[in-house]
Amino acid sequence: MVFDTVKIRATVALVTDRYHHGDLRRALIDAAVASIAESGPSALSLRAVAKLAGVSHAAPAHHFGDKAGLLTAVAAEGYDRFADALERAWKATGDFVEVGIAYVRFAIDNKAYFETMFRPELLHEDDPDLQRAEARSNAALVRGAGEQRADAEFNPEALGAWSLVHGFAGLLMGGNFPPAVVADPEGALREIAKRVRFGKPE
Amino acid sequence: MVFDTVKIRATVALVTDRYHHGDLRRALIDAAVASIAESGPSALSLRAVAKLAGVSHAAPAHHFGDKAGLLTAVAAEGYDRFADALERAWKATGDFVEVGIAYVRFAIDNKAYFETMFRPELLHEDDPDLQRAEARSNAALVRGAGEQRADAEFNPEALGAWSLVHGFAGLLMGGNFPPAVVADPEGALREIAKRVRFGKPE
DNA sequence: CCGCTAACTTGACACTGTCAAGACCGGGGC
DNA sequence: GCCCCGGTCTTGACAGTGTCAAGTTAGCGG
Repeated sequence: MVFDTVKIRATVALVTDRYHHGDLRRALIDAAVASIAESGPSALSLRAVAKLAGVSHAAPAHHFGDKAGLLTAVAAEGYDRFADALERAWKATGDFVEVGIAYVRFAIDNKAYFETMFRPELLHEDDPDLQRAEARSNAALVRGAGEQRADAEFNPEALGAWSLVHGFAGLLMGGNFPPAVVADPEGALREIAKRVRFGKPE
Repeated sequence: MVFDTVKIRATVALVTDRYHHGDLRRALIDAAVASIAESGPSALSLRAVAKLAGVSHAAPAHHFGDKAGLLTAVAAEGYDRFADALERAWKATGDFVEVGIAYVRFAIDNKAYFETMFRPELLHEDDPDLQRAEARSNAALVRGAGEQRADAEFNPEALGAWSLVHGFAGLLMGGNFPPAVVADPEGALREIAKRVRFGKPE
């Protein structure tokens, strides 16, 4: 265990008098994220998470119902942070490429969240919190991608840009790219952006 | 269990006199693929695979060493079939877009293989068979993507095209696309391809 | 026909998620 | 100020998992 158990338990201690054991929900999510960062979402163990947070082995299941429930909570929080990051990039620069950069930057900096978000078979996809957060990040994405009306059923340019950026992030994190790209992903993506043009067929 | 147990056991029966129980390795991989197609690679159970193939619970581990070993065998076979599909598309049409279409078509038609291939945390990445098959599919990909020299360390156009097509496949299978795209993914991708141009910055 | 070496089985172990039942404790009504 | 109620968490149990060591079986070369 390389986790910072002390730190995670500290977040509990901070609010320890709110009820029985403080904001356990928060502590469990933090522990889960730490664990996912180490060995991926599919290897997550509820009992390990419980030990990390210093509670009994069944506490996580009680709070989230399920292992999938805990992962769903992580994913929902991930989508929220993701939406924040995209909106921030769009507001700061107004540049569509910068939103793409923010996309892969988020994937790199928040590996645990990102890996959990795009693994539907591990989640409760019907969870309202998850759906709300997902919708928020989708909205932020199309706003940044197209500045066209967001209600477009099928916008090829936006879908293409989204695919490109999402695929880039996925391949990068999967270790499928050459070392030069891994060393400076942001630079590589800018290079690609310079070489790609979207628009009506000639 | 919705699997076609009879059929899978039949593949065993076909070669049943080769040694103890026929080509068990083959039967186990088939069973694994069937199981993965149902519930994803992370939910794979060695014992379920064994039951499907009609052997004892420890037989899979004996053949593949590990759960990761079995998944690695599946991934390696997947990469080989993938390389075949890409090469076939390239030879048949010589069209770079058609290779992209073949890419996502493979993802759709061979969901189980595709999902396993791009989950490094579940595999033995140092396996020589896996690496060979992976290299083969990479070669097929750059040959189709750029027709430039394949030794290029970092080819922005090819990387961009790869990212786009890979991201499209991933988002499609993750259920992140609108219904119109899900209904006709091939058409959607062609639409995108018409709107995207790669080349030197103007 | 005999033994040797592989392929496979058996049995055990520690670990997992999930569930029912109980223990604990803080806050609201008397 | 006391008590009881309800939610928070724990305890104990269960079936299922991957993995390993030891045993059994069967085919092949002598």
